[in-house]
Amino acid sequence: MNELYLCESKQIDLKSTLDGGQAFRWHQHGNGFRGIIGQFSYYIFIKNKKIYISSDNLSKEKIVFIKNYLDLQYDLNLLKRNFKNNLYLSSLFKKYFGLRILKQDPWETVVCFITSSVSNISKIKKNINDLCLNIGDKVGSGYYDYTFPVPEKIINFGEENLRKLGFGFRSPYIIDASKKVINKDIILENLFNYSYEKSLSELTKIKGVGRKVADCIMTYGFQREDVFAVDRWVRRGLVNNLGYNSKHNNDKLSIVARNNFGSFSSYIQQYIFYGEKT
DNA sequence: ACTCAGGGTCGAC
DNA sequence: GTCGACCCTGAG
Repeated sequence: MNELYLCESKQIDLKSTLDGGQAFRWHQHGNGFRGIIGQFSYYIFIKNKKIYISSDNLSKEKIVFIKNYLDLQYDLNLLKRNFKNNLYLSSLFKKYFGLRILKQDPWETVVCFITSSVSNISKIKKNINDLCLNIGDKVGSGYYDYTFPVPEKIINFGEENLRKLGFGFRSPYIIDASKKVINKDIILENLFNYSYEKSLSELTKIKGVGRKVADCIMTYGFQREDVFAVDRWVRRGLVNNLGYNSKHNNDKLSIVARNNFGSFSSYIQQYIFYGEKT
């Protein structure tokens, strides 16, 4: 177990980024967060206004990987400058500066955002962590140190057990997603090369995945920056603070906002979501 | 004990 | 496009 320097603390806000509703397996511990990425557990923390990471066998390659996962190369100041004339967005960027979009595992985001439907962050976290505790592989000494289960494990676990864990009506949807991935009805890796529209039509083949959930999967699992996921919170921000038409449904708002903000869409959506929810 | 709402989507009309 | 149903859980 060794620890290495990542960046200055002002470069990233750990709480809003790791525990603000885009990822569900980071847990506060002391001055930082513990969590699993892939097969390894990490502790990311602040000390003397610097961010460090500790893990087993930290190598240069792992540091490069983590910096990419945290999206540290993204230029938040450019984002801020681009919308300096928009009072609402400016206040969000100032207030929550350091919030970044994580580059998570595609499969994990599929399951997490199916689970997110009409739920809340604390319940999503409970569901997802219960799933990992039950059928993930133990990879560390910490309570939550389990991997995210592959589709085969979830199928084997079954719908009834998902219901017992509290996934409710989302249980058959998660089974359907697992089956479609195993059967190659949908090949997730291919989405990295698809257009937005093509990715959307692929993802919505999965039961329980509509435009909103698909948008979240594309944003957090496929690193797309030109996606504007609209939920009840983002809707409030768009309608109440940016003058969007309240008669539009969320799908329409998503399309309009995406056209307006282009490749800034995902980050703007993230700041609006966090600002409206907080 | 009871109501309400939380990062929606599905199927029927 | 609209509408009720779908599961569960914590808060008031």
